[in-house]
Amino acid sequence: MGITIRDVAEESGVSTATVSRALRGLPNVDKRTRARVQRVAAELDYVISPSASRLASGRTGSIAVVTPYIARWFFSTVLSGVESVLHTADMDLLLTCIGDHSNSPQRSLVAPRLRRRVDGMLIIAVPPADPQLQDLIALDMPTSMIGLTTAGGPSVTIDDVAAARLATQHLINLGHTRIGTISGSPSQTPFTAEFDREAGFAQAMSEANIQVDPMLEAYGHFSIEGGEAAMTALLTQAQPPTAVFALSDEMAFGALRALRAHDLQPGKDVSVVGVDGHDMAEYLGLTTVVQPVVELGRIAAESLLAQMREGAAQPESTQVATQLVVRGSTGPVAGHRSTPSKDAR
Amino acid sequence: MGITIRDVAEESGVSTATVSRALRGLPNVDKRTRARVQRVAAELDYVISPSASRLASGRTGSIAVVTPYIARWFFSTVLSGVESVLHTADMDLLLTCIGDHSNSPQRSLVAPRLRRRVDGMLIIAVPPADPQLQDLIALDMPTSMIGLTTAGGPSVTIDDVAAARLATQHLINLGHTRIGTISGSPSQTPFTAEFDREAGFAQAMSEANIQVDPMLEAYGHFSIEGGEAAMTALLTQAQPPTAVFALSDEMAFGALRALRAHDLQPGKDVSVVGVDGHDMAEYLGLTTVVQPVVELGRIAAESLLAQMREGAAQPESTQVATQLVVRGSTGPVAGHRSTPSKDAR
DNA sequence: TGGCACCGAGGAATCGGTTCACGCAACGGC
DNA sequence: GCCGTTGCGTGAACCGATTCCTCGGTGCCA
Repeated sequence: MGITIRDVAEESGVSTATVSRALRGLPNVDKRTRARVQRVAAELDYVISPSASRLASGRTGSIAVVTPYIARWFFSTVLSGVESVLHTADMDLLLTCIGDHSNSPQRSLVAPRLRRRVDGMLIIAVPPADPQLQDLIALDMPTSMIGLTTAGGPSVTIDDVAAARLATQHLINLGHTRIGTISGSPSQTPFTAEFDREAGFAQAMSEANIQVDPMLEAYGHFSIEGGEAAMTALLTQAQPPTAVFALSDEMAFGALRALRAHDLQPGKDVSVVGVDGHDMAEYLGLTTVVQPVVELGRIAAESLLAQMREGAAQPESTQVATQLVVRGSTGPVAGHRSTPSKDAR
Repeated sequence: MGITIRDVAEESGVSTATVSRALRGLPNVDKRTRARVQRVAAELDYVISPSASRLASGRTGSIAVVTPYIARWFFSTVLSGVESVLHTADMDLLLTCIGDHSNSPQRSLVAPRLRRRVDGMLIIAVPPADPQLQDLIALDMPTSMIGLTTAGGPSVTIDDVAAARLATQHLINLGHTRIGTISGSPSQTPFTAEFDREAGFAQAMSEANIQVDPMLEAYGHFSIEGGEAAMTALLTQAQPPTAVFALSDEMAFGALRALRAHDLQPGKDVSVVGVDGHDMAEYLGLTTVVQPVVELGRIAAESLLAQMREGAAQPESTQVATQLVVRGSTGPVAGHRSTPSKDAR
């Protein structure tokens, strides 16, 4: 049924070795021979058998993308960047969701599934404490991580500390001093970003000599509903904050809704700033620190490919610049005259 | 370096043929032999070589998912449903974005890339007019489509006609008669859903003996911005509509923003209903016809697997039920007393 | 007791490329 | 005119499973 390399070889009067080289652009093939082989291959509508090629060469030509979520904004957006690079590089992209292995134990572990199956891995923001992460790293293959810093591979991230400082300083510049935070969760396995964003907030506050009030710390579990609940909790304090730094845009969305529910106006009564650059942030008028998410995926994919090409080239981690985008959700504290923004990269 | 089936065979004192059968659960292996082989394989940390297995068996154990977008809500949500099924079925999921082949011509066409590489295809809502779609179907392999009906394969969709009727009837039940629409685009390659939703709207209107006013038809290109522009256009009419049916939630979001910009209250001054059940619809209080998107992906994947198993089993198309979820964005027309909803499936 | 079906198992061909080692010719330099 | 390169190309040995065919042994039935 299928046309094989032998058919092409016969038809063009050369050996299969030559066909192989000719079709893959390897040297030691005469120009005319190559052209002839290519023509014959096209005529015969020949398509190489990946399985055979992989078996013989030992390379699979595919990359696994491992991610804890597929449908969430950050992850699917990274994925689209990754796909565009791998597609043009003619690499197969194997998508694997690491899922919540606790609530469906029959779901096979990902690490064994990947062995001998891919040439490299792209890992998207798996919590560093996830036990499966260690298994993946133990696979010891070219790897590049996105939004996750850990030993065991280079990573592409934003400078989360800087991003959080940027957001916090923006609030401080607007005159706010009672600044609340909505972070993930005190107990659950945190993302790397969570640590760093908290640290960045603390830094900015301490640089401005503002005492952090532990009462103004709430937890939103990185979801909209969580953010809403957290903001509600903050608003019912004896002395509510005049501004809130949400560690993610989604939690900030929830915060905005809580404000609306309390008949408070974002940017006027209470300021809210997020981090992420979520698609809907513009729509909702949320001030946020935008990270170039598609770019993150692109860069990580490129870096992985480079790593695989050059082999020994020691993988380097990259940090990508972020940008504060000011919208309506933040404004000067009551009775404050806004100073020219000193927000810097 | 790699442990092969031969090592396992030797170590357990049987032939490779038996190892192969034992490990794959095929019959004609003694219980004790099987157990021994399994133990040895585990001890040796043996992992089968997919390339070799594929070459020998002719099966690839992988499924391609072809989609025009990755990061958009509908597509990534379907994808997550697909992944969960394929993962548990131990199938590799090859993700391919069909992209906009017009603006990056060096991006290779997808159909040739898929030949001999996968056992089946899942196609997500590619516009039926896309030239690449024909090439894919011509591959003539087990296929299942989502949100797209066309000759060449079974599909899993919602009943878009019914969904649109549901939405429209809801508005009619609330007493609206000047009902506008925001649809995709008059010229661009439309999704199947677009046709059907327009048809459903027309049906519901004609059943209620309401004349459709062509002036109340606007185009939102299935984006938020487009929806906003479309609603703005509708509002500046001499006789603006009292209610609007947006063919997608994202366009409805835009419509809501346009209302806010005109100081009109959704559900009071103008009602807006969408179709999709987008994640953010609840957050924004949008009345919409919810389709079970994850389920769509799940069902299509299951159906594809069944199709591949049973071989000759003629593939059947499936339609999944939708549900009207009423929220704040719709309300009775001024001076109307709402009748008990007759909204049915 | 002979014949037959069936079970467990092995030998070996096969899948379709890749690549190593080597052959042959032409060519340039001394 | 000889030798070392360099460029093209071939033959054949892999890569690591799967699977068809074969075969001995056992249990069952006539």
